[in-house]
Amino acid sequence: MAKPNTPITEHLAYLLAQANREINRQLELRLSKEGVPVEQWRILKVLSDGDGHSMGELADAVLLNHPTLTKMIDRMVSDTLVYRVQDPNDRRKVLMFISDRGKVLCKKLNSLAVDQEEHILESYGDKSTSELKRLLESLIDSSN
Amino acid sequence: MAKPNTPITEHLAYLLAQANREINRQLELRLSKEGVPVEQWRILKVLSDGDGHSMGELADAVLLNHPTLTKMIDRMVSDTLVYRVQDPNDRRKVLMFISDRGKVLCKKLNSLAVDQEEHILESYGDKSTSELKRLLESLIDSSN
DNA sequence: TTGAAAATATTGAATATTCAAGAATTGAAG
DNA sequence: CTTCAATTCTTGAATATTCAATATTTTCAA
Repeated sequence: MAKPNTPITEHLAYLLAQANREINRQLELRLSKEGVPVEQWRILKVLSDGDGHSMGELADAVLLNHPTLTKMIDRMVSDTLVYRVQDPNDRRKVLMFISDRGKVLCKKLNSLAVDQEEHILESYGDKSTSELKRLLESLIDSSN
Repeated sequence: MAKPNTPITEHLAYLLAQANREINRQLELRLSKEGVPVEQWRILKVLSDGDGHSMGELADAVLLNHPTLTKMIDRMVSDTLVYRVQDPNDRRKVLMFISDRGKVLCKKLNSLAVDQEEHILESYGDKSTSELKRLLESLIDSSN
């Protein structure tokens, strides 16, 4: 008897990796118009509520581990997109804030990202998109 | 008027990245029992049809770019999990084959991966899982 | 048939990420 | 209080990835 054994393309882990890679590639392409990597857009977006966010909080939110985030923030500080402030209530922490320049950039990036979402809506459909989002959220929930 | 502006957690690109990260982390954890990174499992799995696959073909299938794949294959050749053969029909190409040792390892890895899929089925549900897979496949299709 | 362009894989240098260790601060138990 | 463990962030070394350039082979048009 031949052994079929699930092909890799049927594994959820693989499908997620493939879809993520493709969508991310498209987004990267748009954001590259402003010369900004996807992770930096995420950082700006999280900080654009104007509140201070600690490095740990940020790392979780933008899906980077701590040392990688530290080094990326170093670059963004050099570019004056964000700045550090020591947390007065807990001096182990560093609070990150977005600068005015960061806000301006973030707006441009947002519209590039919205372009992409619209493009997806068109080719993939309104209904599929919201259903996919719902299922992804619930998968993430069930994994915690 | 306050500016709501979609939070990052509602973007499809972000949800995909988050879900992928989480599922991948879990799979990584299982496969680490055999000390093998997820990409190597994918490579072994693709090669386990016994046919020869060129580097380009492989790179596409396992979602790695060429130079990264070349270097990973170097390691796997050292570990005698796979081997290179020059393609007799097109000598620009290198055909990759899985070794007997690779096959044995691949089987162990498969069952670790199946464990994970079962775990997902339990916590996330049969129906959600297959629906999610369907939607991901169709998203990937619509992106080409 | 020849020569230029395309396809395939690898290499080396530049860059980025990760792991493990360190420094500073806080919390909390004795 | 004091001391020891836990938390938070950063650093430096080790590792991995990527970009650009190279070598080889094939394709195909002139």
